Amino acid sequence: MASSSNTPRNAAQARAQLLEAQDRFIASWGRMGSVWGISRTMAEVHALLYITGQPMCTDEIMERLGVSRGNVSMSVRSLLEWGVIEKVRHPGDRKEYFQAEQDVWSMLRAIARERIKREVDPLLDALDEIGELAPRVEGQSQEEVRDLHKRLDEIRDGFGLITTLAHKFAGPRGAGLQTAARLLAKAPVGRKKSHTSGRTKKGGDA
Amino acid sequence: MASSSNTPRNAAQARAQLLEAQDRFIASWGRMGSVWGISRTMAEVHALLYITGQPMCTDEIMERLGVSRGNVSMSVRSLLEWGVIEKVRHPGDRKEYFQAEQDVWSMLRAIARERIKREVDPLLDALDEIGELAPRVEGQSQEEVRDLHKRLDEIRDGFGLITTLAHKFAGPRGAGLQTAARLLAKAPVGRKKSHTSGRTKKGGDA
DNA sequence: TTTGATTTTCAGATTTCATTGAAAATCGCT
DNA sequence: AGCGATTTTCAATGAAATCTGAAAATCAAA
Repeated sequence: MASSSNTPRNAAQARAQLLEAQDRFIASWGRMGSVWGISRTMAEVHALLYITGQPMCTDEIMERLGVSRGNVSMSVRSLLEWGVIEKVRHPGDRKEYFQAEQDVWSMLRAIARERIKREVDPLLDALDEIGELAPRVEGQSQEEVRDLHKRLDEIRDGFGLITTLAHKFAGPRGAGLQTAARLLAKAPVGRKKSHTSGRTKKGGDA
Repeated sequence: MASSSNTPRNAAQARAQLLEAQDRFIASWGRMGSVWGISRTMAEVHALLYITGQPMCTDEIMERLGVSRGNVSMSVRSLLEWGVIEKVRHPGDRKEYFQAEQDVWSMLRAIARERIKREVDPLLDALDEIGELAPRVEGQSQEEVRDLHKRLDEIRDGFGLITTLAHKFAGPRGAGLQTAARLLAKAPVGRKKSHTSGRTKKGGDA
């Protein structure tokens, strides 16, 4: 598909390639967003701010992404609540500018944190309530009720463990996914399969 | 909210409570499903089969959940692909029955596996493509291009690490989330915060 | 305080995704 | 092989989420 020249002849071409690459990233991140139950625009705004690294105002975002003012306003608010972007002000300029958190791990942590809050915590609460609904009976051959509780408990334990870990490592003050990942990466396990398709340099220094 | 009698007087009441509790579980799991980008019905079918533990045929599922035949058919197929339910046949009965995987960890592993396949892998592929789009230039003050690559690499490394771990621990032949969880639970980290709302027993024996 | 630029809100339009239901295909039993 | 029960498919429908745009609210500067 990408047939034409890949090496820029001049500054203008290089710039066009840069924008094109940014747009592709924005689109991918946006697609991810929808899979995650995050609105596409919200993910795109985040992608734009992250990949450019520059503070941008509402109008710039609107123009670059081609979305409405209201949409940008709501997306930006959510991102602020998630703690993955922040407001910056320019002296002598009324506009608000927004800039993305630049540390990837901190960003990933914020994402994980939000998802757990929205997905897992409510389930655990519901499981607790449900358990109280059908009291464990004493005598009787109520095998079914026993099974129900066994299964509820197992799920609760499973998700409970995951949640505890998540709070520990992905919480706002947690040790960081990075730490967790390092710990696990060293753990002795049978198989091992690299995913990179070859070209990946050497990682960062973060 | 749950004001009325909580201790069943007779078998019929006990049964009603059981069904009610099951329905609540099904509803919760279904809600989780939609947050995850899984169709509500698919999650509900799974919940029903898991919580009852019994093999059920299409008509029973339709009736219990109040959904169409086509919907059940499609949901069941996806669940089979995910590997979280299986077909069982009764001798002398043409119908197909379905039964849920009963091990929670194996179930959670399957879920994690599917999500990574659908969410993370495509992103990594896209990142690779995008990187090739804007070639790193040598001379020039192309700071922006350098930044772009730095950010792309960081994201790729982050998700790459997560993916590697996931394959290692959540893959079909992986060591299991359980193992990962145990490893992490022991890891020394500052804070610690219990999530359970009190009544949780002592964990299982799994 | 006034002013005009900037942001927020939200009812309605739009888009996206899940579900239905009936026709077509499949499949096990005799 | 033939038959009826069972499952699968998919166009049409319905429901839900998302987005727009303009009016209302906010806010910094003069």
